[in-house]
Amino acid sequence: MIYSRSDVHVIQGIFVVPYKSPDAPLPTLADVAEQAGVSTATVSRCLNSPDKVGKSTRDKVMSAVHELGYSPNFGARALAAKRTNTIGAVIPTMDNAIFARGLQAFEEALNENGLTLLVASSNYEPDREERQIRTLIARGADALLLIGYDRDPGIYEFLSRQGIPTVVSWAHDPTQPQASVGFDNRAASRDLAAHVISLGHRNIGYITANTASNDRARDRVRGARDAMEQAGLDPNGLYLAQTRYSIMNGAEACGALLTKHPDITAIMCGNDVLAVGALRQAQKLGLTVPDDISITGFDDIEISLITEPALTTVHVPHRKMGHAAARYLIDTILSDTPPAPVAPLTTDLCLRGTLAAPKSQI
Amino acid sequence: MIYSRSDVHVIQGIFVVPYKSPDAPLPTLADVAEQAGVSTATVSRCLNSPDKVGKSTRDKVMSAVHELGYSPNFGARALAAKRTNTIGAVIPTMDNAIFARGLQAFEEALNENGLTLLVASSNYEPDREERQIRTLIARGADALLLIGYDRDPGIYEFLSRQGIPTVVSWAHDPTQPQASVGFDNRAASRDLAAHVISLGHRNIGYITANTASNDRARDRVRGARDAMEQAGLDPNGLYLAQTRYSIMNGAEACGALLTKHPDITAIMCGNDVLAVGALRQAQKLGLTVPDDISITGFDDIEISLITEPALTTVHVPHRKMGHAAARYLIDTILSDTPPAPVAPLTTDLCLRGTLAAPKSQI
DNA sequence: CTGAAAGCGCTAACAC
DNA sequence: GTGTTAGCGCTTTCAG
Repeated sequence: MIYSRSDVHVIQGIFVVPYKSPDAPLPTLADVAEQAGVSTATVSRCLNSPDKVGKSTRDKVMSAVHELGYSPNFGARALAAKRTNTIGAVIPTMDNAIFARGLQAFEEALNENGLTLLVASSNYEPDREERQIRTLIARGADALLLIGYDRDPGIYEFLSRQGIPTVVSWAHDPTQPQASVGFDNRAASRDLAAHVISLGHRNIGYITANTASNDRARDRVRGARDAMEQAGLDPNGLYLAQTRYSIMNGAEACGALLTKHPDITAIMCGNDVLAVGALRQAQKLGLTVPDDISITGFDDIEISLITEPALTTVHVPHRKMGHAAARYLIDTILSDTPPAPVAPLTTDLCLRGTLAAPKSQI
Repeated sequence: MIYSRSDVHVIQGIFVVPYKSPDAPLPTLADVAEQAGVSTATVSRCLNSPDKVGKSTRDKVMSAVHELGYSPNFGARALAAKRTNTIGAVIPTMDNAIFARGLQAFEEALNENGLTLLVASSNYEPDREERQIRTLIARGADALLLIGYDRDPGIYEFLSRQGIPTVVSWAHDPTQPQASVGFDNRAASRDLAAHVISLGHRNIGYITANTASNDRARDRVRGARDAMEQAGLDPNGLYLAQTRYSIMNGAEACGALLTKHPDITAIMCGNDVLAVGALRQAQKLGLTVPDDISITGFDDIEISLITEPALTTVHVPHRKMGHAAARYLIDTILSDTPPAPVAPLTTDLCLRGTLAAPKSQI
């Protein structure tokens, strides 16, 4: 859409004043009330429960609202109503496709129900996460979405004392009291690892993000170890490399792993971003994937389909999860009885080109 | 509220209090004041301008704050102070690396200055963008970051009447009155296209996102046409395919373009996401890149380095831009004289493996 | 169905 | 330096 200069003067039949006057304060409820010739209480009712107001007064009020371009002041409303129709979410980082898709779905579901999403990021730092949680609460978030379980129990306590419904996502652990909408990272990782082992791999590397205060990363490593153990292998034989989340880090870790353990025939990665880096590095080192070395990821983000070969990974239903998490919080807010626990979402193995049986050793 | 031991679940040796009691209200300023034996005004001063308060009372107050775990109520503060220390941003989508990195930098810079970021997304829909802008203002955003210039002039008008400092980013056009921190999409695209043409390409395809209400996309197409014109070619000879932003869309558009115009030797893409899809599709069709066909992108997001061959693209200094945009808004808020306009940021051609001269026609 | 009035928690004059 | 106090704009009893 291109707007020409002449559009500026009249918009929808209303004259608009060009650039000026820093202080034409926003109209208030009282302004609307005066204009409509009713009390502020009536205007408030019109906006919040229109059915409790007579049709004729409602019409008067609504047209006053439009004429004045009134929009309720959020702070005042929050202060008086102790409710904000806002849901907060603290995610580790925005700069990662892992969270983007699920969060987008979460927001869409909230919007459909008249709720607004407030996002904050912790950069994977527990202290920062706690600050962000408190900030969101002070801002009046009616409920919270958090990623994973790992955090100071004092936070859960604080939240429960404030009566803030909270849901943990991207993870699911039935032994935890905290409500969650997620999936079993450990089991999913175990299944993938079991498949890798069944193909004949015995010397396996694992590239993981920092597992401190990150249950998802930890459970994925554990799952891989579980599979080794179940296959009668020594779970400590899993060669671990810990790094940060980025393609470059994955590449570096892959290089380090292969240098230190040249006998590795498969590298599993804690997520697809790391896996893409590892894949790239392996190919740079002149290895053929999957003939010389197999690579696996986790998450099934869009990038995993475009590598050559395509990445074997675990599909996580991110959008479904975001949607379900929103649904859960909405239900919690609307009814006073807490909704039934949500069953863990299922993940699927995506067997693609980067995984194959190891070349038989000479 | 005191919890008895039996209320508590033990998790990993740590006590956790279960969900309950919706009403243990947060401590207020008055509570802190009472606890510290001072007035609410003093507590307020301690928090907002500590230097205006005696050291001994300050200590008393601060320890009361900590004991009570006090955190100021955002709504009340906004209502009384008419300031929120919050900057709003409306971006087209969170689910796209193009905005993620710059926005992350924007947020970091804001945080360093005690400001909080409030993000909303428009899904590239003008109506939705307008609603989001109004919502952010009603929430008391002190300033706004918007992407690109294209929007109803009434919005700029509204913003200016409210005295809300606004900066446009991801684009720069000196002919527009609106302050911006960005780069010249058209010139950058022209430079890349000029290089493509100089290599000998004459039949060029261009995959773009929807150009309606998206000046960045439009300017990138224009830039390509500019280059053709300057090279003495017919600018309308640029084969255009318009689609949405995703890898898959890029792939489809590439397929369609090649089917319709088999003589194409180079496909330029409006961004790296589309380019990655196009590259993948070209390779799937059995073409060798860049020997059979060249592909270029725009943005230089992380993904562009990991394709094989690596993607030729335009590097956009996203982090620098996010940081500069934050700086601009901070300066605007702090001083009453508007800061000097920010010069457009420079972009760089990244010549990598997906671009080469066309095979000489037989 | 509608109005009057009492706050919600905080800041910012204005006194002292 | 510190206290008093009047709102900020809205919701919500409680009357009528």
